[in-house]
Amino acid sequence: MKVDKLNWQILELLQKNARLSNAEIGRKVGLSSPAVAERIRKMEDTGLIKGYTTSIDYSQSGYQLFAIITLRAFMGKLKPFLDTVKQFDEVINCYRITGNENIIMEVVFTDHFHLEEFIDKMITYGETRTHIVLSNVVEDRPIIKR
Amino acid sequence: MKVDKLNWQILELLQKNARLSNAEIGRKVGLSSPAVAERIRKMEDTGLIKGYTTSIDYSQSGYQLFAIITLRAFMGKLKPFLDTVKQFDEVINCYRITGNENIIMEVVFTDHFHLEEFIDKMITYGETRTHIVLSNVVEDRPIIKR
DNA sequence: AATGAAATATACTCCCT
DNA sequence: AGGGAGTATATTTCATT
Repeated sequence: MKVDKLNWQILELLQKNARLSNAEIGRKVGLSSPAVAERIRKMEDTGLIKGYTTSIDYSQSGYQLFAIITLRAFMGKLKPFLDTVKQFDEVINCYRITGNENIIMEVVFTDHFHLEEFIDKMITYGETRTHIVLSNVVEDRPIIKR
Repeated sequence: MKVDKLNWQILELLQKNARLSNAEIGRKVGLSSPAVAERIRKMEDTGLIKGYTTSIDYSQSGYQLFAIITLRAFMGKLKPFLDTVKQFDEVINCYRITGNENIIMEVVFTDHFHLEEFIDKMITYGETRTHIVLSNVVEDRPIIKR
């Protein structure tokens, strides 16, 4: 599956603003809107485009704390963790990783009581390390052609 | 700035699919499309909605490696790093964090040569730790009301 | 794989409540 | 803050190249 130049242009525009109309995209890349629609549909079908999301300001939505939490699972506890992590609403992203820790998560909290509560829940699964996010230096940078 | 129930419904829909039309959102939450448009406009204006992005399958777009890299900056090297990190196309997200490390980054690479090249560039700024992402257990979970 | 045209659907603006 | 009407624009489908 290779991505041609036009699709890269479309992807770049969509990454910067997913709510652009097909017609507007077409104007910028030099295609008619049905052509844009067709190309986007195909990229959705192959899974190259996974979805369209909206980024929300955590603090304005009542989540004052944003943290990166690593987990080093206890013997036999990784599987149970993986099976239940989807149920924790606070976890925005969760990756399995190589290295000393097995898991890294991006998690939102209303306050430090909420954070404490979450860490307590993690104790059954393994050893955690919590990093409070102070600021977002680079945020959702669009992927470009390489 | 408080978010009422209708706006939470709209936000939830938009987080799941940013390309939903206002009319479609209106049907689901019981509002007319101008009312939806107006509410969305206000949430954009206050910054609660930060933007609309498209998630792309990294491997299909030619980036076979996805890594989480932490940086523990050398004395006096954090500032120079923060000033230049925006120029590295590979860095999708970069956070300043508390703890032993100062920085945590999500980075995409075409292959392990590309990764090596990046780590070499980081050496001037500090000590890095690289975690290859094996899988994405939870991905871009929508924020919900708490 | 893209265009142009026709039909349908949506968005936008304005006024009214 | 939301509804409704009218206009402009967008999307979708299809025939054509």
